[in-house]
Amino acid sequence: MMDKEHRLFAHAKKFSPLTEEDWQASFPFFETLSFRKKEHLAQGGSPNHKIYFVTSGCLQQYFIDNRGISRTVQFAIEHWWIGDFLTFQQGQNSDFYIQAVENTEVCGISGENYGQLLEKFPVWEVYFRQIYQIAYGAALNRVKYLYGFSKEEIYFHFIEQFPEFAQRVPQYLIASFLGLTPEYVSEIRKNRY
Amino acid sequence: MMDKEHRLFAHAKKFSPLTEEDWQASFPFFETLSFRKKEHLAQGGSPNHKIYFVTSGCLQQYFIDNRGISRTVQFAIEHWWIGDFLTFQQGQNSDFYIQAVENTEVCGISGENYGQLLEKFPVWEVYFRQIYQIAYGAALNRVKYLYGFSKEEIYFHFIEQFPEFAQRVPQYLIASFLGLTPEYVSEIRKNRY
DNA sequence: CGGATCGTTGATCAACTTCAACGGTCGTGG
DNA sequence: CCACGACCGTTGAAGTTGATCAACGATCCG
Repeated sequence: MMDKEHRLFAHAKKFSPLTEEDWQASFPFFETLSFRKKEHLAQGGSPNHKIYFVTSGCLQQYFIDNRGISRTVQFAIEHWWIGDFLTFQQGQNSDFYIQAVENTEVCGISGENYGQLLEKFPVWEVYFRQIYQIAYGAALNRVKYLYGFSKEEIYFHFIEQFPEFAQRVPQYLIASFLGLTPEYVSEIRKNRY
Repeated sequence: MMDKEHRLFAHAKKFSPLTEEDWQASFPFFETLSFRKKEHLAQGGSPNHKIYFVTSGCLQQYFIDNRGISRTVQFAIEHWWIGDFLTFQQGQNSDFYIQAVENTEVCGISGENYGQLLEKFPVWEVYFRQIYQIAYGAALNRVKYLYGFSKEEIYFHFIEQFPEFAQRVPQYLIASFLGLTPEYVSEIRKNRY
């Protein structure tokens, strides 16, 4: 089915004792999807009943605030999961949009398949437990930076910690992710260099 | 061992098929601890090698920002887990302090015991996977409010969504959690009522 | 009673936003 | 291959939110 080992399989093996047979049997629960830059994987205001693992490319998750401004809450590049983890299984509406920042290939799974997969192959529980544990820990760390630093410090800290993003993601999206205006980013960059 | 069903057992049963026998065998991996108001469970700058489930009372997790101000990143009341989930298993240093807001009783587990517990009783994987999945989803939702709303809106939204906290937690800690100053909270409350 | 703790008030001030306009670049269609 | 327009970053002026600082009051608890 695959010449090269699938990226999700490689990732899952790093966190759990997933065997080749498990993987083969698990694979049909996922679907491979491709999106062109700017295309949407999910719309705010409707159920987002899938979560996605990025195999190549880059996605952003955003919402529209009460003044109509779009606000990025999360990026995902290779090996990252993205989605509305609170609602995708129950089918409630989600406020989040998911959009391709670059041409992107993902491995998606529906809430239903996700439930069945975990039931039939508990080894996936081990994997997802760790993914979420790390993601949650990282989210609290993010709050740490949001609160403890000035916007200027937040920006440069981000650029230094994730230089890769500065290359791949347009400046205005980074601004949106960090909660500042593109104009202000311009200004502090000018001061710095 | 217990007259009444343990709160952690009750909670775990809601999320996983944990049996009475599993629970009895799992119990020794945890330890029950009591803390008086203002007492610390963990110190920033050193390894926080435990995570805690609150059985009664209230805890806060905070760090000291680069100007010396303490910033609350998370509260935990009954049925909530708290800790530094990124580092507690590896024993790295953590920046976070954990302190009792009220007299509090917790069920703690060390990184080591946690690893063994999950290995011996995989049913706990199911439980923690869901706890973290929810916590991570909620963390992204929190970012949504931080970015999309003014500080005044953030404050009143929080008070309305968690009126219980407004009762139990002093105002300056809520301010710290929401990223605003106690003085500003005073001001917007004055305007409102 | 006395001190620590927490909330309040008002004046000043800085960080950051908003708005409007311009310029450069890239991709697409003619 | 050029030209046009969309898209993105930049600039600067004016405006606002919310922080800072210092002082005072109230309340709780030993």
